[in-house]
Amino acid sequence: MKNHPEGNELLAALPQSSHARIFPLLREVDLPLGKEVYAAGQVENMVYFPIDCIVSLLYVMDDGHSAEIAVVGREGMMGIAMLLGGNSMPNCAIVQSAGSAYRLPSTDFKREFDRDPNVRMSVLRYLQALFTQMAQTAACNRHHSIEQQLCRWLLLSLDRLNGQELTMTQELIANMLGVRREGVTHAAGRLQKLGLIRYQRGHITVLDRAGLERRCCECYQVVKDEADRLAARHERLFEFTESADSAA
Amino acid sequence: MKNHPEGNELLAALPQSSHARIFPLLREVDLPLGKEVYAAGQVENMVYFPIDCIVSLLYVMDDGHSAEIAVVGREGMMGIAMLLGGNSMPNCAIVQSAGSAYRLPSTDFKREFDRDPNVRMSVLRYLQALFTQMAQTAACNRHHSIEQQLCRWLLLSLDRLNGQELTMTQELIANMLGVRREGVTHAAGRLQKLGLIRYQRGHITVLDRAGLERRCCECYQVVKDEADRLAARHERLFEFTESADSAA
DNA sequence: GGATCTTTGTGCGATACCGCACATAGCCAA
DNA sequence: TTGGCTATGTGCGGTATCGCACAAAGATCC
Repeated sequence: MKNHPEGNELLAALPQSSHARIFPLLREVDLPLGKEVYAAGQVENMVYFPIDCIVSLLYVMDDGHSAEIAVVGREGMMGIAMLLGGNSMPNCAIVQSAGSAYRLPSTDFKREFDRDPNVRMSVLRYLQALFTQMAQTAACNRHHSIEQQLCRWLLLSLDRLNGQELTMTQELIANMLGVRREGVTHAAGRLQKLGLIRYQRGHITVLDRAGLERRCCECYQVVKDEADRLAARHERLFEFTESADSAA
Repeated sequence: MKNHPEGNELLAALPQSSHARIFPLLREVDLPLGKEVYAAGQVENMVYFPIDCIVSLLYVMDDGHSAEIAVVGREGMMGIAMLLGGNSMPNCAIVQSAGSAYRLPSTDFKREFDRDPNVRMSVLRYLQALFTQMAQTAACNRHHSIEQQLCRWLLLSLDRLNGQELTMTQELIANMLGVRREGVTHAAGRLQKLGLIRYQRGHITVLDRAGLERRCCECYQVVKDEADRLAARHERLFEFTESADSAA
């Protein structure tokens, strides 16, 4: 059912009719590593649909400590708050793996979101997956070791990439997980000794994905299963509504 | 702008026209302390609008450890997942303070949600507040001491109640915060010594609210401010759309 | 090739929290 | 009153993580 095999999965899964109105408005932009797509509290006016980049939603506290709230890749979108009636983002969004994304003015997308039930259904379904991810992240933050969290994080990132390698310093990972850099060094060292990953100055290669999954906490599977479940249901639904687009 | 001074704020803030279709469907139910309104993973078919109870959304892990994801009171609703295209809740929901709630079949409310832009706007706005709360909870879990989290938790609960007293054992609070009961005992003892609260076998009386706020982390204010901001904007919007209800 | 910067590795004391065991105290019911 | 239950208080050793300081190893640039 993918109308657009390339590109963002959320957009690609839309039926033709919805597609036709939204696609002309899209512009492809490059998102370099480390770019702050949204700053916390700033008024923003664009929504983004990642194509091959990964972006982390990060909460930064007064004392400078941070915590990752969720990860967004080609399966989703950024700027949800603008659809929900805010005009600013509560968290900041940082590019974690460089790549490109479609973007369009949030008011344009909000209009389609309001008028087109198919667009709405897609976005709401993604919202549900996002909720699941956030809840799991919160619980994982609370209860699991740095090593387990690192495994989860690597796996979630890997799912959103094509290859087996990510470009990412331990310092950045530490920021995402909200732990010390040394803690990441330690955990990564152990995974490396076990032959699960190879780490070399900002480049991580996953050697044994199944091993990572075994060493990981349950959190990864929960998030992945929910995302898969919603995506599958998504495609099934559109098989029947393809011609029944009832946009105002 | 409150059409229903009593009851749930999310419903009360709806314009008359939306109200008229939804209110006849509501039934008031009692929610006793400790009741599990939703079980994780179960298929559910009701949504709830708390009137004077407080319900915690809780994530319980395989090993039995738990973490609170969010708190819902008369400002919001439960069962969001059913509007977002799931038919089950990913987390469980536990009544933390007994009281009553309106409820109606989720399919009925989903129908109104889909057809009535005013209902939709209200719910989405609440979703935004919920996102903020979840993000803050995740970060707070990661970085703040038990004592700070306890302060936050007490304040959030207090905001959703009328009096200054909550009925709640330390054991339950520990479950919500995802920490040991002894940790809560310790923190509560200190707050008591400082004269901020009084604790007596399952009854907490807040003696010095301002003191709690001072001792708390920033997390409380952030959540509260966002909720207030959205609520205020909410009421303003309906001043203009009261007569422009464009439900299909 | 050498200086410099960034990234990663390591060690050490401090601390917050955990897990457990057990003591105390308020509440209730026989 | 007595006994039993539940809720709270306390102590102790273990552990994960923190914060800091500094060393080592790649990378980069002149």
